[in-house]
Amino acid sequence: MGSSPNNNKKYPSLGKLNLPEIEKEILSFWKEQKIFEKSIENRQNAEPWVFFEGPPSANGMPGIHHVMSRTIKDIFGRYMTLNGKLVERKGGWDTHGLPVELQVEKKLGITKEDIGTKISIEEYNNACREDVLKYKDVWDELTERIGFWLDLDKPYITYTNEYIETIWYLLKQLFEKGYLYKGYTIQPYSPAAGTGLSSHELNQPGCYRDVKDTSVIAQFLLTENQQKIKLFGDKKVFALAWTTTPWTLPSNTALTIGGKINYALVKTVNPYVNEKINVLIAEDLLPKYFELVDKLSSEKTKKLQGIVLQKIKGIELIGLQYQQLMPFATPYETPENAFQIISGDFVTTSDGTGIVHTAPTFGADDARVAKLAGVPPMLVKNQQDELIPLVDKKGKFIEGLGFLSNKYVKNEFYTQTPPEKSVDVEIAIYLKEKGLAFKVEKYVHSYPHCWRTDKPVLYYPLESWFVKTTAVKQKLIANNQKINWKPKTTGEGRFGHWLQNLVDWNLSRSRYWGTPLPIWRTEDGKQSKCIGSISELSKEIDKSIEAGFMVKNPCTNANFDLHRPFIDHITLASEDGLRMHREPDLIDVWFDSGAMPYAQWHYPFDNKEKIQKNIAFPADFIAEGVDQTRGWFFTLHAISTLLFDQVAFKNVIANGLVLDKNGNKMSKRLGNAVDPFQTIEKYGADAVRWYMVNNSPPWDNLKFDLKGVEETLRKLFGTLHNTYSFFELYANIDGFDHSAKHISKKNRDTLDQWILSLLNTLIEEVMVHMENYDITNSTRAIQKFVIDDLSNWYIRLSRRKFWKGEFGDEKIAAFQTLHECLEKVCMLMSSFSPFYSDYLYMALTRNKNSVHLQNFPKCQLDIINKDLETKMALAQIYSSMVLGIRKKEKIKVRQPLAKIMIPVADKKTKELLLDVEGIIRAETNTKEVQVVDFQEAIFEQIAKPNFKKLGPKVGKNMKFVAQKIQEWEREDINKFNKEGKASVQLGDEEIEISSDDVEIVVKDIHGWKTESTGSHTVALDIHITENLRKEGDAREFVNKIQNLRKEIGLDVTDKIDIKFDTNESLALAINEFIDYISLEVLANSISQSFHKIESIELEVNGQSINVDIQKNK
RNA sequence: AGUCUCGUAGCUCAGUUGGUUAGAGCACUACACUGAUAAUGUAGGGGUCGGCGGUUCAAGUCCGCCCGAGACUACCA
Repeated sequence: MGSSPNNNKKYPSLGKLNLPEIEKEILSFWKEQKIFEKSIENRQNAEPWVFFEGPPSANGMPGIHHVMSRTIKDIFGRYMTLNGKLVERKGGWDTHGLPVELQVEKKLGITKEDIGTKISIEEYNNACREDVLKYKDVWDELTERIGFWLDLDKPYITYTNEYIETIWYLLKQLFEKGYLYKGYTIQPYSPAAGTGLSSHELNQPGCYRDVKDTSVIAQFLLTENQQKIKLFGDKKVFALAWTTTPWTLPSNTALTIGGKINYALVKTVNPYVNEKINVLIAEDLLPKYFELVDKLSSEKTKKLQGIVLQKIKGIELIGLQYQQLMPFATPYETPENAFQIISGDFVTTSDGTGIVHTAPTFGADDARVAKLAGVPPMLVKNQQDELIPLVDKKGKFIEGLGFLSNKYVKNEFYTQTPPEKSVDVEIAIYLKEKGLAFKVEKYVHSYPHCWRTDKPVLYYPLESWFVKTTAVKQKLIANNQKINWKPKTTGEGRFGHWLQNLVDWNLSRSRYWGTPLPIWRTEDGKQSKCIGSISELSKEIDKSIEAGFMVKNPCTNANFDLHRPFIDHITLASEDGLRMHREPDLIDVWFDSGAMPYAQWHYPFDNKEKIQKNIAFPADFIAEGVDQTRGWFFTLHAISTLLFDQVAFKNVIANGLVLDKNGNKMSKRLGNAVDPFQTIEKYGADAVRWYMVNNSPPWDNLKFDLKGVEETLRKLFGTLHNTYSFFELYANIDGFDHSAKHISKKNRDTLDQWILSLLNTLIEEVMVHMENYDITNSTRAIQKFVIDDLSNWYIRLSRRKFWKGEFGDEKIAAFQTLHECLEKVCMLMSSFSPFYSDYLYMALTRNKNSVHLQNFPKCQLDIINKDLETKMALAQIYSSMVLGIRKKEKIKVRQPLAKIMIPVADKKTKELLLDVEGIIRAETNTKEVQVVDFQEAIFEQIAKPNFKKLGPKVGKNMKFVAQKIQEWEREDINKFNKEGKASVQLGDEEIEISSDDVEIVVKDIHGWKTESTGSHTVALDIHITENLRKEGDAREFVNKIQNLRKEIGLDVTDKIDIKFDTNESLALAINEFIDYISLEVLANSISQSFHKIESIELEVNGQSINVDIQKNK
């Protein structure tokens, strides 16, 4: 063994485990040595592995759930770097959007209405800009503290001109491809406030309120045509449809039925005009309205009498036409397609009639199904030649609608005293008089109200800009197939279904703080221009100056800001010299985040090749919460598919929520939110990180329990720390140096070979899991190895090797083995718990070479020995059972026993067992292990049917056959063992049972103490002979002396002299085993003193002994 | 309301293409070990596998319905 230059160095003693302290030490080491930067520089020429950081919004404090997603992201960045990839990790901030606006309004004590009056848009936006990165420092601190390696120095920020410029470029691409259009959509709208409301605003508490409205079931008279006559002959038929908003009836253009719902034609009487009529209604709802009879009579009944004339399937009704109920206006577009029955998926039979009054101008579902069926909305031309609905933006009916003209649709909208009868009531009366109302009643239902004015919200068609995502629906679906979703079901289910039911992306937001829509239009709306860059804007402004619309070009000013209000001041000139104004909308903030792959690099103005040559796009991996499925995941996917027909990300983990330990959502209000800083300060980031990914698969919700973090700290990190301390203690005593020449693996003993085999199996396992983006099973495998295999078995059984005997090859091999295991465990763990693994790695290697700059360990297949792993498993099983017997018999392990007997069925197992026989003996303190053929007569055997094998063979008769096999007697089993087959009589049939179909198991051994688990059985000879007793005494004596040594503070290596005085029997035992004892307790001499000695009294197996120990100088 | 996830011991989680004694850790109790020692080992109790129904010789596992928790989307005549 050659001496090494390092061999006078020592492995550092790490003291008590204090993870948070260690982490701070490592953090400053990383910072000083620029380890993160180096880990990227090292891979400069390597293949890139692309990661996108989904930008958080820094206007709120980070929570513990952010630790979750950031841990997942960090794990893969580090792992891929170790595997030789170049992983750039650019941070980013999401800075626009409603939450920012709301927070600023709260802070300033203003509402949206005050913008432009009490506060200018400029001041408002400045306030937003200041507020949005309020907690950036806190976020950066958390990012750093949890060890999330992310480039925080050059993050992308969505409000910068550069970022916005890329968005404009992308929007222009969409515009030119014809994917950007202006259209109507039905949105919640508050006429009282004169503004559209977002779903977010509508979900404010208290917005949905129970109100009592006049509801009407109206009668729609079917038009006579071929289809109608075919179905119903020449009978006059009314379709019944219910509404709680009668004011929408003049705007009705269709009736919607459910294709799968069954309907009935009922003969009955209109209760208001007492006229016999035939009505159409869902079959399920008949009992709700009718007393079904055979013949109408004048007798009084609780409900209306009705005769079912015929039943019709919903699908047959589609296409039927009807006469307009309130013919006050005609739809401008394709009026010939109006007033027909169409089908819709939303129709139910839980209320109403199963036929839904459909007014596409005032209902989102209505608009959707009408559009699908080609039915026009009720829009008419006004004097300005614009198409408008029958109700204006103040919530008032337009002119020319008879008695309805200029009346508010809801009485709440009147600023002065409202009329006695609301429009709804007036309409009900009108219909009653005409014999077109089947039922009118007050109805209580929940209806949304504006959170600012407290007045009802209308669903109203508003103009918006849309991205025509439906045009590429098939591509979106096809590209989604290429994405590896974790979990798979999120991709197929939630995301897949979402794509199947895709609607166009509503891009418009009527707000102030966000990316302005770069579209300028002439006043007549006939010409529009989409601007795709600042330079293009500047050129257009120059043209505008020429045309005399503008005086100065603000783009030349270095501080020019692309936000409102400045952008609104720009007027452009059309080709034929008309003024063009910017469309006042901002775009959906989700477009900001979906554009980050390009905008973070200011593509295509800079870094063109990063995108075009697929260097930084698409992402190999992203991870966010599952709540982003229809948010960021979708917008990334949509933009990349629309513009590049590519996926934006190849692999994605959609992680679940972090709940409190009781499974409730964390919230500041409830006070159950866990503070990430405090938690990390107490337990350490490594423990939190490990706990989070180890506890449950990331896509399940995590019930975050500090007890679990504590357990991780104690069990995993504590064990690892102890294992190292053990290594360090003895390695330093012997002057071991890991850099010295390695002893060939083949020349190491069984235990060493075994743990190395497991180590390499573990490496392989972790790699497979990680390739599969499965972090949970990776950590579980590592944890099992560290705790069960390395610490509980390898160290425990090898302990003696480390502190007994010479510093010879066997010992060196053991040190090398343990060192290698620890070193590679550090590498395996480093992605998950980057701090402690680095700390330990540097201690093990005795220098300052970070584990994060290493390569991931390779699995050495030739070291893996499955037979060895199997036999050690056998040793563990049998040892455990023997210890179980000792326990029951109350024989302590220190008392040697004579013999273990193990019955075995096959040769292979027998061979394997013989190889580990020594380990079993040592572990159980027995003199002999006898592995014997299980057919020996002393074994009592039973036959166990193998259901899996027998199942397909005997099928239905399984129960019977299994019963028969279990009833086999000794001779049946012997015969079966000999012949390898048997048969069972089943009626006339004889069923052949082969050796695979039955397992013969030893159940008991006569005259021995036995124990069995599964198919393993072991017997123990518990007879203690005189010799065994003596040896037991000797070992007990050693134990007592060792305790004494420790008690009196002797060093592990101190030599001693012993004098003792005791009874004859124990003295005999000690003298007989004097060599063994001397060796164990490092005694130079052990002598019996027949004179009373000054000593300590000990007790050995119930016998008193006086002992005097002197340290040998 | 729809879509998705989850429901197994007091707690946190495993449980292979369905195969007959449903596992592990924590906690609890008892014991053992005592040169890894503020560590460790062994044993024990603890389960109508959310409920009901179905398919099957056989269901924790497959199917249907329901209940509970959560998320997202939508908001209805």
